[in-house]
Amino acid sequence: MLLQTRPSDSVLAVHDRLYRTLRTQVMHGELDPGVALTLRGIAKRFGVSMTPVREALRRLVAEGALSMSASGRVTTPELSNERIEELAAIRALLEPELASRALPRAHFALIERLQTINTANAEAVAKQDAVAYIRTNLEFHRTLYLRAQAPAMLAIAETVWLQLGPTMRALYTRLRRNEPPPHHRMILAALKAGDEPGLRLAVRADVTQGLRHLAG
Amino acid sequence: MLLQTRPSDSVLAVHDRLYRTLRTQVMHGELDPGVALTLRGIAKRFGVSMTPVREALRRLVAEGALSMSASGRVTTPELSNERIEELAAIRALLEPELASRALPRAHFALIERLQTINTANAEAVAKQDAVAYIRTNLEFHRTLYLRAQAPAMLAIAETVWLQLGPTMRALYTRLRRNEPPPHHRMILAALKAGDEPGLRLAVRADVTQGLRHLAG
DNA sequence: CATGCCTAGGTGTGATCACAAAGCTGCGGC
DNA sequence: GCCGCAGCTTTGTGATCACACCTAGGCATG
Repeated sequence: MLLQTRPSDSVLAVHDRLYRTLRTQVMHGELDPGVALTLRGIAKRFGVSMTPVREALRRLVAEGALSMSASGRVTTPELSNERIEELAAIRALLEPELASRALPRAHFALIERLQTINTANAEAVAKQDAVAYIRTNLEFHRTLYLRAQAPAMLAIAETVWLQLGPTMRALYTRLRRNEPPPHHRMILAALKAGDEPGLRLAVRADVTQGLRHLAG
Repeated sequence: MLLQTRPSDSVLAVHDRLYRTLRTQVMHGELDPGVALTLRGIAKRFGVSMTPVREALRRLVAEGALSMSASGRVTTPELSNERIEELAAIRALLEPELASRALPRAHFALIERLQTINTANAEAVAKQDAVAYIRTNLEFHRTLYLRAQAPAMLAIAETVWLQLGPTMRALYTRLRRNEPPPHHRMILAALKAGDEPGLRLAVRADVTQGLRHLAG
């Protein structure tokens, strides 16, 4: 009825706002696997029409954040064990490379920020807050990888995180962790020492651990 | 006006048909870099309304096949040299792994099919047909990687091919090739010999070659 | 009591329209 | 001659609607 379209308005189009909101929810594990999302339901929830909702969902489906049945129903993905292991293998391939590329540019300020994030991560563990745990964990990795100056590679890694989002929630609430990820300290140590092979190993161990023994 | 929506109709919804058509065109290098695509233009070209076109384009943008300006204009991407090198590095990381996983399942029938594809590739070279060259080249790789039983990894590799599509066209028409890619024979030889390290090397060399010295 | 039909609600899809912003053309002023 | 601005055109965005399909649930029939 009234205004729409505001490319210069701060930054966001409606479909883009929806996309970012839903993407964050999926990646941080705020949604369980197998949850159905309907166009009209989301449209009503955000007070918009179906059109921008469709675009946001289509975009998320394209990235693998959501899955779509043959009839067009959109749900959060329920991954098979094979798929989870494959995604873990992709992380094990990409993320050591990203870390290695970030290493030469990892100065003290960065390591300090990583330690701060790691502290917040430990707090999330203490509070048994799965979503905060996943969020701070991913933030730790993204903050490091941003230094790699490899946007396409980072984007692919984030896509993988997206696909794992709902599963991570189910996983981390199942095997209630009582301690922060041990490999983060190894990563920090390797960064300080400038130890490239050690860094690759630590990152690989970190992203693999937890996803390896799932026994769905 | 009349019927729409046909989930059971053979297979395709309109937006899906558009998506596949455009995706193929981009991946095979049928479009030059920097070409603008308008919603109404494509809608008219395919005789449909803007709605399904928007979904198809949004999907392709999400996969990096097309890029979108701040104002929402959609064009084929013009990649910087840094971006091209990064994408080549991703290929060099992913594809040897895919080949390695395919190796144990690469029986004679597969190798024979690869040789057939390679012959078609050589014909494309002889005809100076850039699109056919790119198509058969990608088909060679995809046929091999399909045996890896790693759909997520293959999907990522295809996304990278997509992003390189328009650039590949510009590249291969520039440095007019007069012989088929030399490493394909090495890949076939390594497959026959069951030589895993040799296969990794050959694949890495194949995907890197050509993209390395671009000097845009 | 079981089984089949059939109606009603819900869902995705595609067309159409109103609107605002961006791009473009050409005219005028400096 | 060059710059700038006004107006028109083009373009993307979002809302709304009609329609086909799918799913349940109830009712009648065997």
